[in-house]
Amino acid sequence: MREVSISRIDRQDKYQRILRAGISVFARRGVFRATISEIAREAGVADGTIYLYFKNKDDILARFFEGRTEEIFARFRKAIDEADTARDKLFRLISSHMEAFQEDREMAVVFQAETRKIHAMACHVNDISARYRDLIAEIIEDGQAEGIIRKDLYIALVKRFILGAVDEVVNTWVLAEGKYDLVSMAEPLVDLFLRGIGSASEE
Amino acid sequence: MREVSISRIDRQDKYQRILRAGISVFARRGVFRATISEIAREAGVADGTIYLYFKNKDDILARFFEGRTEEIFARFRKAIDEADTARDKLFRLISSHMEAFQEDREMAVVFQAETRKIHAMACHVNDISARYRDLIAEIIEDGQAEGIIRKDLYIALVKRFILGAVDEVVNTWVLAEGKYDLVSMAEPLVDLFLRGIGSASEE
Amino acid sequence: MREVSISRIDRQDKYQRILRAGISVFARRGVFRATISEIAREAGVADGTIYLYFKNKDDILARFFEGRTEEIFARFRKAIDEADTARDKLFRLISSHMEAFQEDREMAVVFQAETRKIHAMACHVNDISARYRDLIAEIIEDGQAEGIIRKDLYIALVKRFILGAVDEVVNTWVLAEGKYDLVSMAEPLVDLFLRGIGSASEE
Amino acid sequence: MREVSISRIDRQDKYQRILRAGISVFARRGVFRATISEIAREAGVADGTIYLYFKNKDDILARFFEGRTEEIFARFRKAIDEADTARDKLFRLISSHMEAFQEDREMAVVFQAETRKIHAMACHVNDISARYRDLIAEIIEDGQAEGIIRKDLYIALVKRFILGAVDEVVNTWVLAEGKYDLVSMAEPLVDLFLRGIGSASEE
DNA sequence: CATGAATGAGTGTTCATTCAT
DNA sequence: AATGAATGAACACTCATTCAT
Repeated sequence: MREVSISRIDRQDKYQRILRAGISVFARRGVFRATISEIAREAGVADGTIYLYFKNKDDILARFFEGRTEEIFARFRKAIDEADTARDKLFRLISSHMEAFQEDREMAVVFQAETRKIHAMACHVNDISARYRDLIAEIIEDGQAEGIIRKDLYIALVKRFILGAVDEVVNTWVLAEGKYDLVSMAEPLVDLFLRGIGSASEE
Repeated sequence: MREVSISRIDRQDKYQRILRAGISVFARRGVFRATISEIAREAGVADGTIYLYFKNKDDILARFFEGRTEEIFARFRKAIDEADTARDKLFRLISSHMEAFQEDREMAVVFQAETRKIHAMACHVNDISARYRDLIAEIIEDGQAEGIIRKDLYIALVKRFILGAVDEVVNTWVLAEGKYDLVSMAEPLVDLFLRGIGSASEE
Repeated sequence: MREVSISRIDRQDKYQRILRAGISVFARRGVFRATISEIAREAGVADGTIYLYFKNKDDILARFFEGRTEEIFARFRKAIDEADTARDKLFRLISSHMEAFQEDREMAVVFQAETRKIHAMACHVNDISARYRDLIAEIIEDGQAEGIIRKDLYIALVKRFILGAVDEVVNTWVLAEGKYDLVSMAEPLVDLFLRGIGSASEE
Repeated sequence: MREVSISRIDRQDKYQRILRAGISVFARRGVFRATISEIAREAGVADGTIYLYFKNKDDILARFFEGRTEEIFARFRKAIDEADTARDKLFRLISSHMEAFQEDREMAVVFQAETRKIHAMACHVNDISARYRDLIAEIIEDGQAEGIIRKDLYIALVKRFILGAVDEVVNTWVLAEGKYDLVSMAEPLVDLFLRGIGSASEE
């Protein structure tokens, strides 16, 4: 019993170490330029050991996002459900997003950089974006029911509008090497989403 | 004299053919998976010839965007200058952007997909983004002077907000393999930028 | 005493299981492509366990044939000794041989076809053999027309009979490292093909 | 013209050198144990060069036999066509075969090795074969004592003659995946051994 | 200028073998 | 004795880059 437990912890530990080392190297070098040897070195295991835990190099990336996705979307869900108004929901979604990326900068770097390509990833990333857009759509609908969001919206476009803006703000933060507080961007961004940049008189 | 002239035309032609072939292959395979041989084949030149015109693989990409950047920003400039109001300037900037990408889908694919990583590219893309954001800032200022744009804006954020949204809409179009008209997204997007998604009553 | 006995049975059992699993995997994959892991899995033991019973992968093969050889040659001996005439002895030897191989097809596959597998070659070698047999068949027919070859022949068998004999003579020469003149074997071999080994009086 | 010619000769030369080096290394180490590096070294080219001429390692083998097969079968054809009687045809076919193999021993080694089992099993198979041949020899002697077997036999050859034929028949059965009864081949085979394929009148 | 054959460093992946438990 | 996780050497194959012609 004891041994099994230790063994499992060992396995888990090694799995996690490889995962972490992988993301770290991916962040530093890019997925393509990263080598198994470097990941192994950073994880403190032999090259071959990686293949006991992962199918191949891409699998490290895929599994990482697989794991994180659930965790992060659970946070998003919770954040949204704790809010009363659609405005607050939107704010909390975006805040959570920024928090999560700020907490794990290596993940953020890899996500922002690799997300638009990599065939192995493609499906996962698309899933992630799609799920994110679903949350936005849900909030929009709530807001429309509440009457705080316009009803004459092309939802498909609005989803991209919001996702794109948030994504770009995160990306800028990543490229700036995280030297300022990302989460503080959430509030002014939500304001822009709701009120736009036009002055009230504009109509 | 005559021969020099022809020779220059030849050079130019070969240079352009390699550039075009490069982007075509980059769009198809991704920058990393693209090989010099495939680009050479598609350009109708020998592998070694590429090194007479370009430093290396990444250089093809860099030079391509270097060239297109000037051309495209000239279009942007012209589009903006032809407009009277800030709103129209913004609309024309975004329309031109979408038109340019719609006209050259291969460029769009490469730009959207490869832009965020590639350390070699990074600087160029950053330049492009920075110049784009400068245009936005300029329009914002004009709009504020005109009184149609709010004065209580965090400009740095607004620039990302607009660039990010446009970029995401373009990206969606690229991933959808260009099956719909991208430019028609410009008008509703500008409306979102100016009025936001909030209902008038929200204040 | 009791435990030792059980332990011995256990050992024997495990040893046999590995042996059997080895041959099974060798038959399926070929000796080179077979992996220790697959043999271990099929034997229901751990990879490392195999090394408690065998020196290495090749040793499994060697020990298997070591064991079977004694057993099969005992059968051959018995078969021969039970026969009265040389003709019957020969018949019984060959019958026993065929029976033994027919009974244990995996062994037969490993023994006969081990290397025939190599994918690149497989088809070519088979083609070559087939073409060679065609030539033989053609000659047989000519000979039958000429009246110098018996008409009561099972041609498919005769083709193998001749090809096999020639092939074995060549093979022996190869293994002997070519230390004698191979071509001088042709004439006596043809004589054997035509007249057989039986004395004229035999009928 | 001159240059093209030289270039072609160069190409041909390098192709042939790699082919030859390949067969040489295959003969020495066996196809599986042969490495591209060793072949390249022996051919005096870089590893990568091999891939300019061949698809992969196996392709070297395949192309070699592709080339030789036509050449050798042309010889066979010629040998047969030059003969008047079926006996002579058979003799010349077999002689040509042996000549061809004797002329190119490396080819013979590779062909026999890939076709039969020289490498992995070598020593054991040799032992087994030797013991089998001993049994045959014993039977031959008995038969000679009985007077049913000719006394003018080159025993060493007869042993190969019988073993080879039986082996080939078994082998055919194995490759046919055992879909017919092997043992029923024993009787007609013994008949061939004793009487040969010649008609009685032939003497 | 142009070529394209040649190079060889570099990488992902496999697997026989070991050894701490 | 048995395990099976860990190891790391080995190898086929790719491809950017060079350079003799």
